[in-house]
Amino acid sequence: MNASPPWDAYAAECPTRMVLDRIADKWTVLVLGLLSEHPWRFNALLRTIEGLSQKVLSQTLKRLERDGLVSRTAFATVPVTVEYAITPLGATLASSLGALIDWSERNIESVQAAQRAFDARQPHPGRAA
Amino acid sequence: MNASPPWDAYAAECPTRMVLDRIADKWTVLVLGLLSEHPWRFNALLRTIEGLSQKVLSQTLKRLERDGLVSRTAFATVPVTVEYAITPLGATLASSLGALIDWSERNIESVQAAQRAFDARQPHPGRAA
DNA sequence: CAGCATCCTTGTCGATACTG
DNA sequence: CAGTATCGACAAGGATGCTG
Repeated sequence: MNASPPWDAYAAECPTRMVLDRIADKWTVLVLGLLSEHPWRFNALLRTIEGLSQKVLSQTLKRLERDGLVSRTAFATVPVTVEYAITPLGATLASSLGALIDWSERNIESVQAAQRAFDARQPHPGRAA
Repeated sequence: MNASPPWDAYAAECPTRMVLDRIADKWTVLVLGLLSEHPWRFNALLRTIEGLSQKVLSQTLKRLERDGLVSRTAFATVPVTVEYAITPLGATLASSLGALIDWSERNIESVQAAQRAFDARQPHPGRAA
């Protein structure tokens, strides 16, 4: 409807901040990265995203569902089966988040090299005598 | 050098995680969003990114500098002038991060609508009697 | 101007145990 | 299987005061 929305992520009170805070999150990026491929079950996500605790996955999924980025479908099997899938809205974000994963994997070595160079220049106190 | 690197952000011990954790950060996104336009001074960043404290800005910039995404240049004026600029490496990331800001500003209304719908379905205890 | 050092509050997260 | 509830450890973050 409007070409340039009144929203400004640099304004403190802007609700955009809340959204940015949620999507610019490590776990969100990884979860949506998987869900953009196909629907996943809760425990499958938990096993695939190493280091992610079940509590945090639960919170993350609930927030993503509330924000309309992910849908949750429960099947009345025994035991119950729950499937998480990305929504159309979430799909519009997935490629941008996927770019972050790609960038990390492709540039990790450059970053590590920069860190070594920086640490060599700036030996911080507490390390080495 | 290698088309498909061995790095996997879904592995717990992968250093990619560290990088992802840093770039998937609200403040990093906002800071790099500004620096991608032109170099900025410390206090200018502080004033422009509302709600960002000086301590956190300082930490964020230092990490970005260490990771090779941002350069810091001090001019021996009185008082001292410091300029932060994006590096070539950082520039390769800036567009992806900028996409997150754009997405937030363009889809905030959809997200808010989803939240209202969700909250109407799932009235959580503690609110309303 | 461009920070650093400190205190202290708050939220986040992992571990554990239990439920439908 | 798919979670919820609770506890405790920890770290991020705000506020304040000081320095080159």
